Amino acid sequence: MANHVKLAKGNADRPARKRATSYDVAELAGVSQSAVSRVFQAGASASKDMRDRVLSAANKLGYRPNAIARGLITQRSNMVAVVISRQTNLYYPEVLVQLTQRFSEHGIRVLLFTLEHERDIDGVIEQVLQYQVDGVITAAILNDAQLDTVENAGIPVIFYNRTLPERLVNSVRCDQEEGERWLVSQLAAAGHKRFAIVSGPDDSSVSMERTQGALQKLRELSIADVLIVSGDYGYASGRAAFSEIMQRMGGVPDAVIAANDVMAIGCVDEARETNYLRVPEDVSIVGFDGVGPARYAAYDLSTVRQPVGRMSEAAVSMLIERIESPGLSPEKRVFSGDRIIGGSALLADSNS
Amino acid sequence: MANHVKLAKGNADRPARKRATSYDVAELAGVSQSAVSRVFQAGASASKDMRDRVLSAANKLGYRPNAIARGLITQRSNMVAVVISRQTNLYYPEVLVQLTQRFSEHGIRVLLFTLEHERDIDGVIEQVLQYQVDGVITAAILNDAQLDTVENAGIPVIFYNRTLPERLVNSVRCDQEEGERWLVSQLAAAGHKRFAIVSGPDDSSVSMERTQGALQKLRELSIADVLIVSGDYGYASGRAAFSEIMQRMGGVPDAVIAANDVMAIGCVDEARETNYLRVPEDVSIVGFDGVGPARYAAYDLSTVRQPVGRMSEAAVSMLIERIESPGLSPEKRVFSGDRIIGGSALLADSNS
DNA sequence: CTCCGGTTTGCATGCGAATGCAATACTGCC
DNA sequence: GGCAGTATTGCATTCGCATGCAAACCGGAG
Repeated sequence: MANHVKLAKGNADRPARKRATSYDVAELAGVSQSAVSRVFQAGASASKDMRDRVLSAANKLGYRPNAIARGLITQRSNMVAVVISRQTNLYYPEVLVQLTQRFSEHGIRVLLFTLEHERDIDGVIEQVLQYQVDGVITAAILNDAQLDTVENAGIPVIFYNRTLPERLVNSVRCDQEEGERWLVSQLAAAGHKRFAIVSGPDDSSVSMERTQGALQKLRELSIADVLIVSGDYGYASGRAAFSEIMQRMGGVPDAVIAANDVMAIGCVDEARETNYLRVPEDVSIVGFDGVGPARYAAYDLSTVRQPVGRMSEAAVSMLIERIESPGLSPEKRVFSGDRIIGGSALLADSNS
Repeated sequence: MANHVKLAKGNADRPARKRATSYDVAELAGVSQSAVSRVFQAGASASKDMRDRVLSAANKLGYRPNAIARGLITQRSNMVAVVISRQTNLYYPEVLVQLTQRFSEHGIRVLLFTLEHERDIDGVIEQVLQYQVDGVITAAILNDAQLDTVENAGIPVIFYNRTLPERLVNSVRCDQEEGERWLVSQLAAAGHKRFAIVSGPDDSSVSMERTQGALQKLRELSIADVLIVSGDYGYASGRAAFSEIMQRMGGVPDAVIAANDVMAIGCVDEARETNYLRVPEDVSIVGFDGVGPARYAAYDLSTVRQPVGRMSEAAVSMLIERIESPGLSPEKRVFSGDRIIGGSALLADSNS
């Protein structure tokens, strides 16, 4: 009871008590400010005696080094910016978690910037630069001018699942094209002839790569007549896309290649619920990503899974290397996706 | 071609060219440093002439105010910490996106901290304090000492979907209990008698509240004999849980109440695939959250959706208010979930 | 032409910590 | 005990920007 009253008062009239600084600690411990600073650094020289006195004083005052002030003098904020679109985080929440955790193991914090759409980057660049981050990981494309701006500020950039083919940049990505080519070849080898593709949003370079990869392989196999309808990566758009396919093809396609798993799931549902089709007997459907729901028994998608763990690890280590050695030459790392054979499509290897 | 060579050289031997400061701009523009500072502030006084000269000089040098230095002098970093567990982000990626976007509209950046498990908070608190954030939103529980530490530093804290009943804290949450009580009453009114509950991980307070809410209502309805099995919020654990229920009950339950949608989906799949049961004719299954997959046609869960949009908006505005008026008294905001009647369960209102 | 009120501008200082340099303390060795 | 050599410590300065204060400036009224 007494305790409760105390808390109430404490909260009400304690107006953000001033935080202790290294000078306060120095004074209480009877040493200089530099001494305090040294105690809170890794390889600094300090006698056992001083260390003890300083730490005890710091403890008494609740002192913590001010990372902002430290960043100002050392020219290292120990923060990196992660730029990600809402889309990307919705479909791969894992990416953000992994990046943050891995950076945190290296004493680096993540300043997060989310974009409603990938093209909303403009203002974000300014923000990123103002905050003096040590590096940037972006899952959104920058144009030449934007990239110049960041590079001129001496900040290393890693592109995540994006790349600028015309330019020397660092990037980590999953080989979308290779994955699609595999899916197509498997579908074709299983005897499918009439194909439809459900693409993603126009401003998604990932969707472009996937669609192009699939189309190209289809062309190589002399399957020219392919219907492409577009979606927005969402479930509803997958259902709408399948329905549009049925209508525009005037019948059931042999195989539908969706630009991501969620739309593939939408296609499966629309095929079954609205059109009373069996999957995969009447129509084969494949996706991309290997997200959680792709493995749900009701769908069991054939898909290609992005190796998110290895990709995020690569991105983090590449960025840290470049923060520590600014001169390092650019590198592009491309990971193959994991090929997943599920029950949503008849593939050549289905019985293997 | 020439362009390409230029870029290559530029990248290789330009070692993080020193960033322009307000002094550099001042010199080039022939004004004082304070003048530059004022031009880059909102309500500062500066003549049109000076403003033009400064901006043009700044532009020429690629100058941007250093947010770190600014934070040091103004005692406001314009950064807030968001602390979230991997679990939470996996199941509600939307939360993080919404928080970040809303803060960004107010000129506030998000410093992200992710926890592998909710209990890993300890070290994170230190980090948060070192970075001089202006406020904290946490989707992980703090104990008394940890909360004291943060509050003593004068940093306002908002709990997201967590709360400390014994203490005056700010919180925003969804009424888990109310939601569960509704689900239970609906299930009971539909005539279900044999209930099983699939709980979430032990360290999830949200799961606790949901389980307790359901149990309590069941008890009120004099349904005492309820089997509780535990899961980890994941799909596989939902399947395992259903299988365990079948075994331990020695038959089919009338209704299964899962602590979240993903486990509910796991239960549905296990019921259908392994036990050849019909949902909802043979067994009713309900979840909680209202995540995307809950609406997939194959599942069509009856569930309670968290109003993430309103919750995150509330959290952001509460935090900003408290940053700007440190004395404000604590507030707890509780939102009711949206009741979703799907086809995964026979509910009293199913035909309404 | 002078004086007054208001606006612009510059000067000087401070935010909190890191660090080169010099001063001091300590160590082992002869 | 004295000395070279090393480990500690303090002093003073610096990072980049914001801001109180006073000086300079502007325009209009008298």
